[in-house]
Amino acid sequence: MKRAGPSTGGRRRSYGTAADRALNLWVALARCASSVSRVSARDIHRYGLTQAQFAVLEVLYHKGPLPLCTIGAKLLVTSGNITYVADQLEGSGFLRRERSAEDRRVVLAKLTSQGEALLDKHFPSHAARMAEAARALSPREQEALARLLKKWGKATRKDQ
Amino acid sequence: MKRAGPSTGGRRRSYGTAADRALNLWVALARCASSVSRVSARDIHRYGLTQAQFAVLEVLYHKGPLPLCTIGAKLLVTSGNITYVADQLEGSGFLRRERSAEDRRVVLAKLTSQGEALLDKHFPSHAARMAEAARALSPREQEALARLLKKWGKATRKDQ
DNA sequence: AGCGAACATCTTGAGCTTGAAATGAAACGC
DNA sequence: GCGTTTCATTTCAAGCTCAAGATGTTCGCT
Repeated sequence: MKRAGPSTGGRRRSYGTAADRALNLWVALARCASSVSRVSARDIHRYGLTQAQFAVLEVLYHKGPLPLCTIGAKLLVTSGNITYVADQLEGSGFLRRERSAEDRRVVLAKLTSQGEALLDKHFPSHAARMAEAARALSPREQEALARLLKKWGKATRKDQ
Repeated sequence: MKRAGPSTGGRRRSYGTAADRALNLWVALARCASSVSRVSARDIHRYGLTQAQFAVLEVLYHKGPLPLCTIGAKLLVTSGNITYVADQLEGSGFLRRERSAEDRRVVLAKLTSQGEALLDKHFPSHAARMAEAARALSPREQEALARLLKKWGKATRKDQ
């Protein structure tokens, strides 16, 4: 780490101000997301879960039973991935599948009492950990940041 | 998709305003990063590269030859991953390794002329694609967003 | 009713990323 | 000088994610 010589000649290329601004923004987004993700993941690993597993449990904890495809849409992951994670969580006894009566294509995921207990126990401390990580920004800054992220994210999903 | 019943009873739990704000922010960050990453990845795949490969080439393209560990630090990925990606790029002839004379632990990665040509050809259009994706935000908003992301990212990396 | 399009889930195979341990090299302290 | 610590890279195994295709279900149209 920290081996970039001072005069190692980074050719500064420019692609127009709009492109340079966008590239700078994208790098900032990717690096920030990676860093915060690491904080989150480290915390979650202490509960014996992966980030993906925790994310699925968390959605069910706060929204109630949901079809697998809805979970996938919320988490922006593929159907195959949700199947994989749901298998794990079902195997661990935190979740159970239930085929929907109205639409038999659909499988609903429900937290078991064990899954609910797990989140009762660990979610508050996880929330506290994330709040601590966010303290680097003022409440005002956090709100501004969240607003811009949502705006960009939504637009990006819309036009493909 | 879009199967959440209207009264499926999402229990609204609160963990204090600071925690709720932080969780909301973290969800927005993760979703936005995922969406933008998808746009970037789709574009890069058309050049026959993965995002990780493109990221390594891009760093070398703009900064000149660098030790593998420096690349890893910039991209926030592990050393093993950089070795893996460098192997691929070396196999494809876009990059070559060169052991440093001053510090023989270090391996410098350099773009080959073929690698340089690849980026000469494709980087500008990739930059344009990312600029287009960023157009959902005004230049002022993009700058504000980048500033906040950098501030949060840096702080998050600092205190672990 | 019947057919084709769209959908939800699952399966499979391939690729990406990580963490931990191994190797070789430099730096530090005494 | 010599041993300890730190560092850069590599290797390896395990796990995560995706894309593409298969299966079973529903919807829309005629």
